[in-house]
Amino acid sequence: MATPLPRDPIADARLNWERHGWSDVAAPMAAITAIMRTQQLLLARIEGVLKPFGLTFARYELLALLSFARSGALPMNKASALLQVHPTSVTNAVDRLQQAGLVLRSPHPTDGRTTLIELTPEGRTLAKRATAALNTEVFAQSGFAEQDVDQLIRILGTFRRNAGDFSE
Amino acid sequence: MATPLPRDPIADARLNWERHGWSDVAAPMAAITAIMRTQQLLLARIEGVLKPFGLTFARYELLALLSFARSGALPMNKASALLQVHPTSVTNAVDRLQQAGLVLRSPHPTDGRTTLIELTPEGRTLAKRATAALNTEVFAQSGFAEQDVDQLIRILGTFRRNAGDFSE
DNA sequence: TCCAAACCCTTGGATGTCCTAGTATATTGC
DNA sequence: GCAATATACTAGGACATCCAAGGGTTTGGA
Repeated sequence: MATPLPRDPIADARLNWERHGWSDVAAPMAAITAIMRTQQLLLARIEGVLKPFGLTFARYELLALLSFARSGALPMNKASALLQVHPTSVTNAVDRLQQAGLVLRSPHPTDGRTTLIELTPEGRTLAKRATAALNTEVFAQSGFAEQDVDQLIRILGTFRRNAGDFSE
Repeated sequence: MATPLPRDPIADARLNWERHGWSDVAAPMAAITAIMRTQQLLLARIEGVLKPFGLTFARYELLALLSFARSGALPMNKASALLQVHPTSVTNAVDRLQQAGLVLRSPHPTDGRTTLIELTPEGRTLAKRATAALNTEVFAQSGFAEQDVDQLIRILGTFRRNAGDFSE
């Protein structure tokens, strides 16, 4: 990790916004910028934990999703929708996971267009171990106070619903 | 934008965590996953606004940073530190901005190792216009309630300080 | 029935991020 | 003063994400 800056660059950006007469949007700008930066920090932390398992976050997410599916298999388009990433990103992740022997592709029994992604025993085992590592090394030490976690879930949940992620 | 899912996939993930006996970390997991997804949504929105200007978010951030520097010039390492990205990312952004005639490289007057990035008049104009667009089309309609914006700034600010982003 | 439209996945290309090295310039220490 | 160490930038490679386009499969309306 680099040396901490003497001042918070996002707070400085907010001051710059206010100095330029954009006070009305300075706070949302700061909040959004903070989300971008926090995501970057969290992703780095997560990838650091996953690296020893030979996984990236994108691949882990797919593995974890499959491990929660009853049959251990999902159509690619379903995975794309649930992970909320572009179909090509799933193709990419499956390619690499398949090379590593963690998943395999199988044809859909009734729809010739669809490909099922299936967890191999190795994939299932690795998913378990990686999840345990993330739980103890990241989620259990998230750096957020308990009430703040609830606030985040509420605030971001509302945002995501309004953005069209889900209807419920 | 894709069709909304019938259910919140992050809430489902949280339920899965609880079902597997990881209730103690289910909430932080959900909060962190929500941050990742929110970042993705915000980035897409921002890039959509910047596209007509021929800018990406990474390039815009650099342009904006320079526009706030008194002289309109900064050493690359300074920009890297303030934007909190890897030096090679700055090199990449400067390459493209320079090709577009928005910035130029100039040697540091006293330190031969250092390269200064300087805003061209075109760059300064474009930064202004892009900022105006982001202000009205993204920040002014962030989708966050006013109190929630304050909460986010507080919660994420604490997190970033603890993560070593800044000391102050 | 049959062809157009919709859907599913993959390929190829553009971007951005990071890491590891390599080159050049400064600074430090003996 | 000179060698060793530190700092600044860039080149090349690995990954991930998106978009656009192409080929195969299904569905639905004329």
